[in-house]
Amino acid sequence: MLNHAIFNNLSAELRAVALKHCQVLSLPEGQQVFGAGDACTGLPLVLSGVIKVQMIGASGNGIVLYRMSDNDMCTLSIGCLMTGLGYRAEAIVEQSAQVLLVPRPLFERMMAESIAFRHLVLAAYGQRLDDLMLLVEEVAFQRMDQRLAEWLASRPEREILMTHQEIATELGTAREVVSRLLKELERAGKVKLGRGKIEVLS
Amino acid sequence: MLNHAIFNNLSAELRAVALKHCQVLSLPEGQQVFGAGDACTGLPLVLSGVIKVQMIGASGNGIVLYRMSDNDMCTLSIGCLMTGLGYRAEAIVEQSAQVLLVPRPLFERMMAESIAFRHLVLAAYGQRLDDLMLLVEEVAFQRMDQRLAEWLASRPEREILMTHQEIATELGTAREVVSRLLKELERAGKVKLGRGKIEVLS
DNA sequence: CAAGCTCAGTGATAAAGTCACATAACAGAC
DNA sequence: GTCTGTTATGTGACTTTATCACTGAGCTTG
Repeated sequence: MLNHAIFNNLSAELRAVALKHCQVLSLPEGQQVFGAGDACTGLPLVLSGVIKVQMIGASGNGIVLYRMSDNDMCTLSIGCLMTGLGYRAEAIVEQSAQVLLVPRPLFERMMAESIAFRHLVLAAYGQRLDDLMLLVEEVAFQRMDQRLAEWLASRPEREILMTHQEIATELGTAREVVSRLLKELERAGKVKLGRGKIEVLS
Repeated sequence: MLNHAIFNNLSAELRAVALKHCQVLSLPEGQQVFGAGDACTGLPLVLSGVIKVQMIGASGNGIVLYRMSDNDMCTLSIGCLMTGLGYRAEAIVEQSAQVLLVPRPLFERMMAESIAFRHLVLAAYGQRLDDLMLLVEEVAFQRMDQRLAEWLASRPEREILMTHQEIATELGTAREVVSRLLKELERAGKVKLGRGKIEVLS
């Protein structure tokens, strides 16, 4: 159960307390972990799977902010936990995940007693800040055709099974823009398009 | 010297250590605190003044990410301090500032021994994450005319003494865009423009 | 196979970004 | 003062991106 990196470096006592007070959640793909405005019930540590965090704008368009996978933690929750305010974004399970929910008192205690835990928290925060700064730069200054090309190149699969709408949310743009850019790539012979799938050729 | 909120809640011992190991910097307006790629020498706690953090994109256009003022701290530095990597953004003094530079060993000790310090660090991180998420949403989904209008409205002064280029960096757009939008506002009778200044009428 | 749904394609138009260059306002030097 | 160099702003032309409105194509389910 406690197979998160953090528990390798925890005292036996803390580990025992954690076992007693933490709750393990098994979340199926597609499940919403939390939505915008929700209150926070504890700090989620991701044991396995992939969870994406995204915002939905007023226009209905959305953008993926970052992803969490094994040994990661949800820094967004720390803020909500400390301030009592609701989440500003929503989290969706992308690959079925196991999540350990650490209640606030235990979080405080682990922060006080474990240097490894403190380092993990700071590392997670630093990573998120970095992710978001990179994202701001991309959204503000990079061209869409290049961002799409880079996104396609970053995928390991040859056949990407996603709708244009999903890709648009990935990049924070409109579906039509993705459709048009993909069509151009198809005309240029770089991809082959099908309903709900993109075959990367080059 | 130690007139940062954090020192009100620190043990006498830690305070003494801080006095011994911290360095106070007096930074004049316009001074660069750190630039992109610079290494981090310690955690800056802002005692007074205002410091802005911004990124400059490849095209030369920039965007202001957030600001720090008294009792704030530079969370960006924590990441650099822990990983040893260089800064991704740059920081510029906007109003002459006093900054206390906490060396890494002391930072670690304060994190271990002071719950108040831990809370301050988490609060600062939470705030920054929030700032950046809001910024991503604005940049990705809001119209420029509205963002400019809101920015103008958020200013307390009637006479804003800034160039169009500076405002463009504030919003993460191009100078021409700001010039044109301001000209429209002038034609609509909302502002009066001069060289290096904008008089807000409505 | 027909109805209903989701997904993709596309024209028209508006907003924003880019490039190139013209003016305009100011700051010193003389 | 006037001349000159520098910085700031204005604007046309064009490209890219976003938005709106609608069409049609491909699944799926009765």
